[in-house]
Amino acid sequence: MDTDANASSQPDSEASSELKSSETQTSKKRKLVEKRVVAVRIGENVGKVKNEGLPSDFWSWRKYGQKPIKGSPYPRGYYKCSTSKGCSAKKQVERCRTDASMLIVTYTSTHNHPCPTTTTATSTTTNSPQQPKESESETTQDLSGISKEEDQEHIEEEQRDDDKPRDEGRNEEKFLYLQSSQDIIIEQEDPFKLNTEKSHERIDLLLEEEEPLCYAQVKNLSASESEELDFFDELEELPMSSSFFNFTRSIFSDERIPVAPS
DNA sequence: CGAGTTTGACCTGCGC
DNA sequence: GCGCAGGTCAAACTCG
Repeated sequence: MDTDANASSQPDSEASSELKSSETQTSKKRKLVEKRVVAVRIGENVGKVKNEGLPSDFWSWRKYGQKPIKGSPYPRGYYKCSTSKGCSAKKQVERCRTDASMLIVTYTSTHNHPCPTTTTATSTTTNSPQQPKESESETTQDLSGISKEEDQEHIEEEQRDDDKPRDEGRNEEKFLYLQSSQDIIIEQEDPFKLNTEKSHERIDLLLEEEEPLCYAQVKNLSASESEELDFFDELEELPMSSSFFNFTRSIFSDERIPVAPS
């Protein structure tokens, strides 16, 4: 419709209200947008239980676009927070080009409203009523109810367990969290790397490569084609785990995204 | 009927 | 200045 009015003025009208202070100075929205990159390892189960995996989060995300990304076989999905009208929180979800089992989620802006189910989420982190079942029960218990530090420990466990054949373990999502600014710089206050040198090293790799390498890739490239395809198919559905959202919730609720340095 | 997803088009930023 | 790629919008469509 208002082709002349849409993209030119709309896109950042909301976000700019948040970032106006910094954006006003340069108007280079693309570069100044504060971002947090999160690499999420999704278990194959997640792909199958996409319906269970996604939704039950603290925020409602509405997909508003999808674009194929140059150099990546996987498209990138664009999501806005639909929990609140004026919420400018956005995220971009794409598959790791080198490992289909990894999701690269980039968060931009912050939620300008309290978590819709904060009380529920907080009090039911180990027993989320919205979390339907099965794999959730495990992931939720493992990750939702624990702190980020514990998440990190969890990651380590995953890595150690990697040596072992693990059937049930595959139900669990694996995470690599990256906090970054527009230049994708890990903040030193990043709690994860405090406890996890392994993750830290990998994160460093991610940053150095600029392309989020995958955890699995680092240790062993072993994603099967069929699996990738399957995941890719599911990607459209955005397989998000409750635990993952728990993580994001903690970020946005507790740490919130700092304003981009001018 | 409402909320969410899909998809094509448009706009902006950035590199050459 | 031009072209490319990324990011966003909005209408149409689908599903619950």
